This record gives sequence, C-alpha cells and structure tokens, in this order.
Amino acid sequence: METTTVRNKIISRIRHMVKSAIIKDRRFLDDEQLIRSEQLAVLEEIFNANVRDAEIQELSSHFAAILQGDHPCHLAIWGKTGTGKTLTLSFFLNLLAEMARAKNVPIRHEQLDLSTPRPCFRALNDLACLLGASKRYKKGISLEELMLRIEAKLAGYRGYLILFIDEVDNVRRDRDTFLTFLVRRLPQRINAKLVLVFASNRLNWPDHLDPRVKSFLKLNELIFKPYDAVDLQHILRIRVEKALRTDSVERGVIEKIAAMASQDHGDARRAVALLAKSAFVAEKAGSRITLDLVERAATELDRDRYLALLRSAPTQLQAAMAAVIEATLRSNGTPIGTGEAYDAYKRFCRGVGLRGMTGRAFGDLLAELDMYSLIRSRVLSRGRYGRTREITIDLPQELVDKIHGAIPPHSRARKHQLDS
DNA sequence: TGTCCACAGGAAATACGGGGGT
DNA sequence: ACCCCCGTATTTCCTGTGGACA
Repeated sequence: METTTVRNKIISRIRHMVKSAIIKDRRFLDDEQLIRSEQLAVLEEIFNANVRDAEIQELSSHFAAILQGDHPCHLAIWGKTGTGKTLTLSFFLNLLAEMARAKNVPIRHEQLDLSTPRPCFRALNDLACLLGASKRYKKGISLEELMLRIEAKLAGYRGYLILFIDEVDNVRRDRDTFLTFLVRRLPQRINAKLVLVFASNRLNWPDHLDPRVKSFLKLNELIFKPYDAVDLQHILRIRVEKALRTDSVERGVIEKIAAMASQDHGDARRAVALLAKSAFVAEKAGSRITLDLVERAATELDRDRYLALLRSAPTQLQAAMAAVIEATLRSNGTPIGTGEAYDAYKRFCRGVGLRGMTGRAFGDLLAELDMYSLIRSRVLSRGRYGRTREITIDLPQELVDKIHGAIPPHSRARKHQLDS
C-alpha cells in the first residue's frame, strides 16, 4: 500500500531525527532569538569565567565617580567586531544603573546602535527616537529641527545621562556634524551630566576628526583585545551546555572551533555561528559533531556569507558582479581590465533591461565589490596602453557558479529609457 | 625625455523622490 | 494642493598618473 509506505518512511525518518537529535535548544545558538534576560544571563556566565575581566575592571574605575557624584569624562572603546564591546557595555551599564539607583543617583543610559552604516541624518533621528523626542522620519526634516527636539526633550532632566554610541565610524558623511552636536552643543544646552561612550572598530578614528571637536573631546580610552582561544573555549562551552546534547560533540571540537576562530578573527559571534552550523550539518547527516564536520561547516559558512551578501545587495551591484563573472568566463580566466568589465556590464544591462550606469559609477561598484572581496582588483599601469584595474575572481569555482546562478535576471524593466 | 594611453578617483552639479508646512 | 527642503544616487567635469614607446 502506498500510504503505509509513505507513513513508514515519515515515521522512520522522524524517529531517526529524534534519535540523532543533537540540538536541545537551538535558540541558544543564535543570540537574536534570545530574549534580553537570557542574553544577560549567558553573558554573566561568560564573565564569571574571567573572560573580559581586565576590561570590566577598567570600566568600573572609569565610572566609579558617578556613585560619588562626580562627572567622569567621555570614553572611547576600541575593539574589532565580535570582541564583545556591545554586550560588555550593556551588561555593565545595566549593573551600574542598578547600583546608582540604590544610592538614589538619578541615571539614565541609552544605547545608540549604529551597527549598519547610516548617514548623519539617520543617526540623529535614531537618537531622537531612542530618547522619545521624535518619531521616525525618513526624510524631509532638517537636522536642526531634530537637534532642537532632542534638546527640548532633555531640558528638564538633571541626572546622569550615559549615551553609548556603538560603532561611531558608521556615521558616514557629515560625521563631524553629528559629533559636534554630541560633544559640543548638547552638553551646553542641557542640564544633564552627559557621559558619552563611543565604540568603534578602528583604533584611530578620532584622528581624522574635525580638530575643533577633537580638542574639545576629553577622552579616556579602553581597548578590547580580540578573544584568544581560551576565552572562546569558555564561550563555546557554555553554548554547548545550553544548546546541545553534550555527548554528541566529539572530543576536541570545541578546541578546534576556538582555534580556528581566534586565528582568523577572534570574533565570538562567528565562533558561535560556526558551532551552530556544525550542529546543523551534523544533525542532517545524523552523526555526531566531528572534526571533519567542523571543517565542512566552515567552508559552507563562508560560502553562505558571500551569497547572502550578494543577495541582499542592490541590483546594480549584482549586475556588476554578473558582468565581471561573464567577462572572466569570456577571457578564459585571464585577468580582465576595467574596459572589458564595463562592456560586459553594459551588455548585461541591455540583456535584462536594466538602466546602465556611467563608467564612473561602475568604477565605484567595482571598488565596492573589491571591498567585500567578491573580486580582487588592483590598479595597474600598462604604460603606453594606459591604466586599468586588473580584476580577478578569487573564489572557489563552485561558489562562482552558485553566485552566477543566484543573480536573478531582473526582468523588471525600469521606466527609464535604456541607453542606446 | 617627452608623449600619451586608458583609465582612477575627487568635486561639483544634477536628478529624484519622500516629507513637512501651510 | 502646492511649494520648498532634505538626503541619496548618479552624472558630469575634471585633474592625475605610471610607464611603454618613439
């Protein structure tokens, strides 16, 4: 009977999955699925293992003044992505606020998350939203207006105000306007005792800053070192305990993941992501998490990253990528120059009915692709024969094929006329 | 040594579309 | 409904450049 076969198939498959289940609670493999209190609990556990000890010490001594009614200066925090700047700070500030309240010190702290790049306008707008000073606008309201609203909102507050600006250098264009406002203007116009905390990926971000702001800005600096392998092991072990059946993790797996992660970025989030991917792959294969599997998961993970990156990229960028791939194919893998790439791009655009952009703009697209290391390019002078970028695709063939297939042939023709 | 190619990449100008004010 | 302002994306215009070639 057909139905019984199907039933049996399903039943045995499910039995098999249950028996080989590795993941107890997958939410603990992805921070975004955890609710705030759980996040903080995990965090506390991590800190209890003496991870980030030095940094927490420094923070404590910097902010201790608040409990004595003093006004600490601003703080700049430097550390690569995934070194726990954000989490450590939010953990610390919560605790600090609790202590302050116990002593009847009025305190308020807000975190402005600029983890995705945004212009000055949006940053200010977000800040205003955060403080409840205005609603979210897309456009159409002046910067001045936003600033005034923020000031008005804060006019009556006299306690401490700690603003944690995460990833400051993501404010592109007019960063000075934004910082001038925070550093010079705001403190003068409100009564609150303002303490700014800046976090950034780049060590030297205050260097290319409007000198007037810079001289005004008294800073204490704090550096978050990348996690080393031992730290990462702690972090991973906690996750394994919470999320996986411990007997399903082969010996040495944690150490291996920690080693891989600490070697090439020291980024805890990515280490956890690798653990998660390994678990998924293992579960699907119905085996335990083995060392080989981790290896496989790692390659799969960064393949996924490239694909996700490109899929969420603007159409023009996808078109540029497609053009480069096609041009490279045409040239049998020898590096191609800007001109060839641009020809291929225009051809591609005609093919799918997309408005082609100028050569100048195309150059910027190439630069962007290079930034994401989807292509590798360097400018090369061939003397009499001019200057070009020498463009190569430096990715596994299989991935290139996938990308090429994934770029959708946008048939959605633009209203604008195609160029001749 | 000078010329000149084929672009790079900065700056200013322009186009565009959303949004507020009235 | 109209007008004006704003940020963003793209174009236009432009100057710069390393080295092969004459």
